[in-house]
Amino acid sequence: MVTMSIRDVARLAGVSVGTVSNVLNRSDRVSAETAARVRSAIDELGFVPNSAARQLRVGHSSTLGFVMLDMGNPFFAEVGRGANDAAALAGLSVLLGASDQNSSREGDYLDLFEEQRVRGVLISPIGDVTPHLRRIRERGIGSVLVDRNGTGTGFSSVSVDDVAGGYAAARHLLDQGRRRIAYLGAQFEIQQVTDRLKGARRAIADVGGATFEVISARGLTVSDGRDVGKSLGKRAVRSWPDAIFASNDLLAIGLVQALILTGTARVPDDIAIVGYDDNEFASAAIIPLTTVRQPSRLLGTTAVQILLEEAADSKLEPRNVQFQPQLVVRQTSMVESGAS
Amino acid sequence: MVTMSIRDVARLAGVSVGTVSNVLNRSDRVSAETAARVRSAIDELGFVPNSAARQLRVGHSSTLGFVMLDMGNPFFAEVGRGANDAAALAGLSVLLGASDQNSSREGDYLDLFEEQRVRGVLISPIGDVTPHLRRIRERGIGSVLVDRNGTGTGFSSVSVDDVAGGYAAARHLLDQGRRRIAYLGAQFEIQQVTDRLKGARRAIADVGGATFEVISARGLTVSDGRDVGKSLGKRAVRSWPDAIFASNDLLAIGLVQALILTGTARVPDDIAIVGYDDNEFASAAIIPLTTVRQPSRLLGTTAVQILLEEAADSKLEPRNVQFQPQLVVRQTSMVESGAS
DNA sequence: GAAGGTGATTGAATCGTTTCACAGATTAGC
DNA sequence: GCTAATCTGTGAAACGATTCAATCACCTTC
Repeated sequence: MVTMSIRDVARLAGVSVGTVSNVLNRSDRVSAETAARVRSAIDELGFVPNSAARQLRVGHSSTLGFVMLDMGNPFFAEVGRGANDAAALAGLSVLLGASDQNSSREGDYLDLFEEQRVRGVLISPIGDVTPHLRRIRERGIGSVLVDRNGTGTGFSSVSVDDVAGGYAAARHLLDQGRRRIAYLGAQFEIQQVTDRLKGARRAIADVGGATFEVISARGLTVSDGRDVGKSLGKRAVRSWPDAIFASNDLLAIGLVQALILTGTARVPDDIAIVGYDDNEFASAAIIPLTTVRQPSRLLGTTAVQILLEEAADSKLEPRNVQFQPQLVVRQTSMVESGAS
Repeated sequence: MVTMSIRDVARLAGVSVGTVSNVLNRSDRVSAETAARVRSAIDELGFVPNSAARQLRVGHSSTLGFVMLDMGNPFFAEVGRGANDAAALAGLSVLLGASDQNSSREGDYLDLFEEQRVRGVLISPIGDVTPHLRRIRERGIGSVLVDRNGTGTGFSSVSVDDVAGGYAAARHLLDQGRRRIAYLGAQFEIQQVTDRLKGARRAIADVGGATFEVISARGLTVSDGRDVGKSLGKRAVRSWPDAIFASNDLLAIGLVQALILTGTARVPDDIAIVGYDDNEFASAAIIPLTTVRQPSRLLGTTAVQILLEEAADSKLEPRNVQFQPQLVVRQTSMVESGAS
């Protein structure tokens, strides 16, 4: 590995290393002609600064870490994009890690980020705020919870009001006249999953006269939803729910697909379905999916902004920004009135 | 920022810094009792090694960089997962950057990775192998092209035979009796897009007697596909193709959706559709999508393996691994015989 | 009991930057 | 023409790990 150092540049340009460094970082303190000479030496040697050395000296890196729950989920991909954009604006880059809902991987990534002395970490935590996370914060590394309300935890957070989203989804089903509601979830240790459930329960209680059940899927993917759809077919028809609120779009899409393709039930006639996220595929599903939209990109940019503000002034109180989700009604929940 | 160094640990444990380092890295060279003492000091102080310092000393980091074309695309998400898995096995982590089909961002990430002295870079390049990439490689940083055949470029690569995939897709449409074939693509500077086109052209030539046209979309997303579907509705019906091969699933899904929902055309009766990728949503689309499946995860793991092998033995010839894609026939291309 | 061997530990040099106190040279002010 | 102020540029001291030759302590062996 051929490696040029600032020293080589200095020698070639006939200046001291300090000057080269100044050209790189505080170009106002150096005369125009020396700067030019140094720059041409840099080009000639193909010098690229070693960020490890800089980092060692200044004490922290110029990256942010983001531990995301699931990188295959378009919702998080979009959050990541937002974070990236905001970070780039501040000259930072984002180191991405996918915990894939596995808490030991979550911990591994936090360790990694800590070793790298990242400028701050964004995390969509799997469950509770772990001791791991607390330690990172005590160390002085700013952290913002993403897609998770951190009120009371002492952490700043950027989230969407999942209880309200769950309420809106269930309420909509009830308003459509459905009375045997089911909530389809998985991995109930994930806060969002239980918050949406909580909202749904609240709506049921408010309206009254409806039954409610919780169905567990194995995971939160399309294929898990498909499995649930298939197994539903094996239950006695009269025990079926007449509406299912799924904790994300992927599950809902899989569910709808299984119901339709196996001819188990008509959607929405027999069973109405509502998803959550409004990802790119919700509107393109077998039957366009009624769902709850979240401002995903905004979540990412806001999280980074908060992180940077806190890094600039460490005495700031934690902020918990909560966005409101928006119900998007499409065809999986609307029986067309007027049609036969 | 409270920062403990190896020095603090050494003092507390009553040993030298060298010994602490040995405990961390070559634990066989240190007696069991000292090791224990050192470890408890580490715990007590909450010491976490500074990877910048290590990196500076050893000369390279323990991360790989991956510049991916589009992180919202589930295909790449899956490739990334594979890469992550393989890297984790070797004790490395992956720094992800999304070029989002923007070549200046691609360059920025390469710069960043170079400054970070990553152990190697994976890249799904937008277009040609850029000078940028060549420079990185001259510097001795291994690089593997992902989802791009690098034969003749001097770079190792891991790809899927897109020409064969394009051929299979078009051939399938022809075998179904379609004779007015269209290829729907966008961003033709992307190699995959043109390779699939090339394969399709070849199939048309082989079979003969069919017309062929190329339709351009704005981009490669679901909504771009939707736009094409809408504008197709404005063309004279007799000028329509009777089959469209889209350069990825997202486009195909959007296209199908627009055709169906606006009632423009029946799929597959009027127009048959084939996509590419077989992503999680293809089988869950409005009408399950005929598509070409790629071994995405395998692509990621193989790329990392090659990278590591090359890093271990720098005199290795570049290897260009090419996987074969697989046509997956679903309903967007099959008129059910026997039905009315 | 001297020589040699083995295993554990030490401490200084090193990696490539940034930073800062300082030195020369030039300009300005009076 | 002298002092002060302003610009440029210098060079050495960090930053926190790893590494390696050197040292030390303790056994064997003859």
